[in-house]
Amino acid sequence: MKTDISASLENYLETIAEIIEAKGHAHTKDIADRLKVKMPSVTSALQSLAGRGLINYESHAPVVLTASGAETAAVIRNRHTALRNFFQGVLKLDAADADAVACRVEHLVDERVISRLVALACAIGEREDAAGLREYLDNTMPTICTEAAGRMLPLDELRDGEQAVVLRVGETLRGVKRFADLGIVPGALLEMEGRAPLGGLLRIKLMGSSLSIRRRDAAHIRVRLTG
Amino acid sequence: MKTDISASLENYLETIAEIIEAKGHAHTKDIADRLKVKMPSVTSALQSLAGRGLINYESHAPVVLTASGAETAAVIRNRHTALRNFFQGVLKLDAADADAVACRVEHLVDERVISRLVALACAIGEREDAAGLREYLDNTMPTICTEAAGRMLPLDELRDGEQAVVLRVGETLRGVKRFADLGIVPGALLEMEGRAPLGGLLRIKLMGSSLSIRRRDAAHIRVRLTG
DNA sequence: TAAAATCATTAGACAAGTCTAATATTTCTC
DNA sequence: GAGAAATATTAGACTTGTCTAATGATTTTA
Repeated sequence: MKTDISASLENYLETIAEIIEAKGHAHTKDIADRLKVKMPSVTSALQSLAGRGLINYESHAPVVLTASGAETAAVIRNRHTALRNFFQGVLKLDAADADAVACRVEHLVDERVISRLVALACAIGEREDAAGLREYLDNTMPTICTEAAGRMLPLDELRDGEQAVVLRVGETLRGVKRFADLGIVPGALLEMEGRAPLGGLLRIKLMGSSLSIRRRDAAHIRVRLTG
Repeated sequence: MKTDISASLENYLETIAEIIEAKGHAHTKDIADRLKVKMPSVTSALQSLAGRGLINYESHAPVVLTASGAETAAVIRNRHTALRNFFQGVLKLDAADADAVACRVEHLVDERVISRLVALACAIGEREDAAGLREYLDNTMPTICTEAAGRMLPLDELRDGEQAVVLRVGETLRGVKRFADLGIVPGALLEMEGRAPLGGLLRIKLMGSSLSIRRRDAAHIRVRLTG
């Protein structure tokens, strides 16, 4: 799974995922237009991605993402979104600029930086007083995603009784805030209490109290196992 | 002066400037060791930099930065420092990581983003209440370094009576805070009142009141002319 | 359904940036 | 100052990612 992939190929993969999502299928020309390159460049990128098992590709047939490709694309798009939200929501760049900068930077920063930027955006949006914000940054940032850290997984995959630290929450500033209202912010410690038999709701313990959360929402919360 | 330079060459130039500053002269081997590349790579980079007029280079002689090269290096190092401070001071990465991330990102972000990150770091460090911080971000960020903007220049080059917006302040969080105590933060409007004949002090007007500042310090404050 | 238009791929050139191996230069040491 | 060691450069290969020009495939249209 150590798909070590260049910035350029990351960009192709991300674009392909976006086009497929928008139109159902990605053609060479669409990709070329979107990335402002010529078609032969796309063809050779596709061959390269296929060689790495990230897409299924046959001549003249539409591109399909493999499972691994879809996963990689999701990670990249998550980084992109988090960065764009930061540049737009916090640094107040306009949408186009924020997107452009995110697109350049997304291939060079790791999950740790992303988590912390999200945490920062969230904290700035939520904190009552700036002294508290500073203290929050001092205390929380160092605990988010330390070193190699345990594997990251979505909250809904946590098993009963397991404890975890919240790493990343949602994909939009709006989503982040919604979760923050429940106390689910990057850095928070929580424990899975159990799940309803028919799958709709999860019950988690957070700072002493219990709360329920929809499984579908929980899938957007990334946590790391502790202890 | 449109020295359009690749990320790789920017890195070489930056490293050369650092080595010269630290040891007085930069040898091929020092550069190679620092950048973890082999010596022939350095040689060809040097030839390339020389071709662009950024360094003076003759075989087997120590590298010397040209005026234009020194200026470019200073810009890059300023970006690097600002980013490192942000990653370390705000996101609380450890020093080595902050430096590494800064080194990757510094070639991809423009002055606007840098200004805003500095402004953010400064604001987080100084604001009394978080509501005020949000308001500050809303009001200030959009005014910093809009679009192509006028030329940026150091505060000490402002002529009497000229007005300007502060873009970037100092190079360290410490420096930023010192200036912030005087009200000199990115986004602030100021006017040059005059300078002492023998050069030591500058007098500037800021938010109604006057204050004096050492010319040497003023050189570390970047402003953009308004109106 | 045949010609035209569009789309896609192959072939081959080119630039940037790295490397290894070989050669040249400078510096150190006795 | 001559040989050894360290440093620097050249030559040439290789990779990645782009391009143009030419060819092949598919779709549209008359």
